[in-house]
Amino acid sequence: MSDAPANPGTAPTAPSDFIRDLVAADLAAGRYSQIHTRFPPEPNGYLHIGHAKSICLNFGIARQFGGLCNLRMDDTNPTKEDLEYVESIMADVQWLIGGWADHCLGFKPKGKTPEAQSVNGQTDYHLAPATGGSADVEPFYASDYFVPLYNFAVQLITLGQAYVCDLSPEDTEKYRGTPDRPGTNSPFRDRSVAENLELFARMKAGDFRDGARTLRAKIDMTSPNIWLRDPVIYRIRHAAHHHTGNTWCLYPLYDFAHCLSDYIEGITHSICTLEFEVHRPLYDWILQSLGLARPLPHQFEFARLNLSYTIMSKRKLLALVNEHLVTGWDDPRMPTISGLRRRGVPANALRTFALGIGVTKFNGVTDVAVLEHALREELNQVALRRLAVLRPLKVVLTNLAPGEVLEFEAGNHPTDPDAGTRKLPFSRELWIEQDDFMDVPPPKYFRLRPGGEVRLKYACIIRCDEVVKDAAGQVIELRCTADLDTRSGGPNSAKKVKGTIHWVSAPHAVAAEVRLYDRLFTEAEPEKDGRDFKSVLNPHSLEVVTAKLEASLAQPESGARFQFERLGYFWPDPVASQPGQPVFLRTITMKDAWTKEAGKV
RNA sequence: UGGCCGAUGGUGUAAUGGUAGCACAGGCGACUUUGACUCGCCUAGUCAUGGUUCAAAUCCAUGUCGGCCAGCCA
Repeated sequence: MSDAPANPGTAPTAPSDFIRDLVAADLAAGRYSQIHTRFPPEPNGYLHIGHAKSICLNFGIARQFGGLCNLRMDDTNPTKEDLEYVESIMADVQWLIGGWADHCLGFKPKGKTPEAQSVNGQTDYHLAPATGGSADVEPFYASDYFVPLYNFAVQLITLGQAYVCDLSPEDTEKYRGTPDRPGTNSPFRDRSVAENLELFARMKAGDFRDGARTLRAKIDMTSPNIWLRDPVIYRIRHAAHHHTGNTWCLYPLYDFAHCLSDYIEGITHSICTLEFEVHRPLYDWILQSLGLARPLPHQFEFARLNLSYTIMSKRKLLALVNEHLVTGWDDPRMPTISGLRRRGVPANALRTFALGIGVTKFNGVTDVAVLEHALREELNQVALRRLAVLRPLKVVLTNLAPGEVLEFEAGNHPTDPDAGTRKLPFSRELWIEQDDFMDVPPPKYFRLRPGGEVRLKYACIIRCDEVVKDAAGQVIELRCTADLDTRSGGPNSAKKVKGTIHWVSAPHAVAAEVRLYDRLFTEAEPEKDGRDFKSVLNPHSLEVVTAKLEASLAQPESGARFQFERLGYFWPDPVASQPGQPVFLRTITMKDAWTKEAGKV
C-alpha cells in the first residue's frame, strides 16, 4: 500500500518532556555514548493507538538524540503468544515510523542470539543491532535470551540470591501476605546452593510438572513492596513456544526477563508505563545483584494514553473481534494501528498526534477531538478534492437540452496549484445531496430552497423552480434553471449567493459503495463507573451507502487520499475494493459548523 | 486502615523560586465558488490549609481526591 510521507519536510517533533530532559541530562553528563531505547510489545494482540504513543516516544527519542530503538518481542509466556501477532506488530511499527524514524529501528541479524563473551573476567552477553541496512534481519526476541537468562539465574542461585521453592501456587499466595501485612518466609528459602542448582537443572530438564516448583529471588518477605517479597522468576510450563518450539519447559517471568533483555541489548533508557513503577526496585535489584560488567539500563515510567470514546485494553478489543461486534482487528472503527491504517489515517497524522499530546506521569483522558484535529490537518494538505454525492437527489436543469454536455474545470486542491485541475462534465440531469435542499428551511439555511438560488461548485448558479414529490410527499426531484452566465470565467461569474453545494452529472456518475464510520461508542468514557463497554456501542458506527461519484473516482490510485468536498476525507478500502469497483471509506468528516448551528433550535 | 505515584482552564500540556503560556474543545466575528481552510477577538486554571521566602504552580508539612501494586500475565 502506498503511503509515502505526505510532507517529509514537516516531520513532527515533540516538545520536551521529563523523559527527554533526563535523556539529555544523561547524555550531557557523559553517562552514555549513545542512547538506546526499545519498544517491547508482547505478541498477544494487535497494537493500538496507546502503543503508538509509546512507539513515537521511544523512536522519537532515538531519532532526536541520534540513537537507536530496538523492536523486541517480549515473548516469555508461550501460552499467550502467537506468530500472527508478531507479524502484525512488525507491519504496524514499520508503517508507523516509515519515512520518519526508519533509520533508528534496531533489528538484529536473522537467527542471531547473544554469545557468551568474557568482559573483565566474567561471562557477559551482548546482542547489538544489525548495522548498515543488512537485508536479512528480524526483531529482537526476549525468547532468544533463554540461554543467557538461564545462566544468569544459575549465577543468582550461586550467589545465594535465588532458590527453588516447592510451594504450590495457592501456598505461594498465602505466604506472600497482603499489602498491609508482611509475608512469611517459604520453608524452602534456605536450601543449599548445591541443592538449588540441582533442582533448577532438573526443572529445566523437565523432571517436574507445571506448577510443581518455581525459582524465586531471595529478597525480603516483609518488604512493603510486594514485588520484593521473593518474587517468582521462573515457572515450569510444558508448552510449545512460537519462537523456540519445544526447546524449553522452563520460562522466565517478566521481571527477570525484561531487565536482563534490556541489559543484553545495551538499552540505556527503558521506558514503560506507570503500572511498572512498583516493579522498578526489582528491575534494579536483579541487575545489581548479578554484578554485571557493562553499564546498566534504567527504567522510566510515563502515563499510558487514554482516549475519549475509545477502549484501549487488548483483552476487550479481542472481545469485540471474537464476538463479531467489529469485523476484525483491522476494522476501521478499531483503535488498533491496523484499524486506523485501514481507515485511511496517515502515519504522519498519528505521529503528529502522539508527539503532540505530551508525556507526563498524570493519568488523564485525552479528547479524541485532538486526534481528529491532527487527522484533518494532515488530510487537508494531502487530499485531492473530488465531488461525490452520498444521498442523491435528482436535479433537472430545464434550460439544458437532453444530451447536451458542458465541461467545467475544477482545481484538485484549493491552495496547491501543483495539484492540477480536471474537467467535470455537466448535463441536464444532476445529483445533489438531499441535505442541500429543504422545502421548509430553518433560519440561516444557505442551501437550495423552493424559488431559491445556490451555486454549484466549479459550475454555475441554479434556481429551483419546481419541487416534485411522490405520493408520500417525499421530494424526489427538483426542476431548476441554470444561469450559465455565472459559470467560472463567465460574464456574471462574480455573482454572489449564500450557498455553494457539490453535485455530480447524473449520466456520468459512478455508483459506488461508501462506508461511513462514526465513533464506536456513544459515551466519552465507555467504562465509566464500571459500566459494560458493550452497552454503549454506537449502533450507527457504520452506515453503508451507494454514492454517486464523479467519474475520475472510478479507478482510484491505491493509497490515494481524497476530500469529497463538503463531506469529509475518504480513501479506497485496500481490502474491499476491486479493480474498477472501488469501495470508499470515510476516514473523518469535515468539521461542521452547520450541524452545530442547526442544532441551536 | 501497607507501599509507590500523581493533582495547573472543559480536555491535554508548559512554566525547573521571578509576567501562569500553548494546543484542542467552546463562543463571537472576518474571509470564502467547500457552513472547510485561513485570520482576528473572547471565555476559562495552579486541589485545600498552613509554613519557608523579598517572591511559591514550583520548596516543606498536613489533609483531600485520583491511579497503581497482593499472576507461577506482561
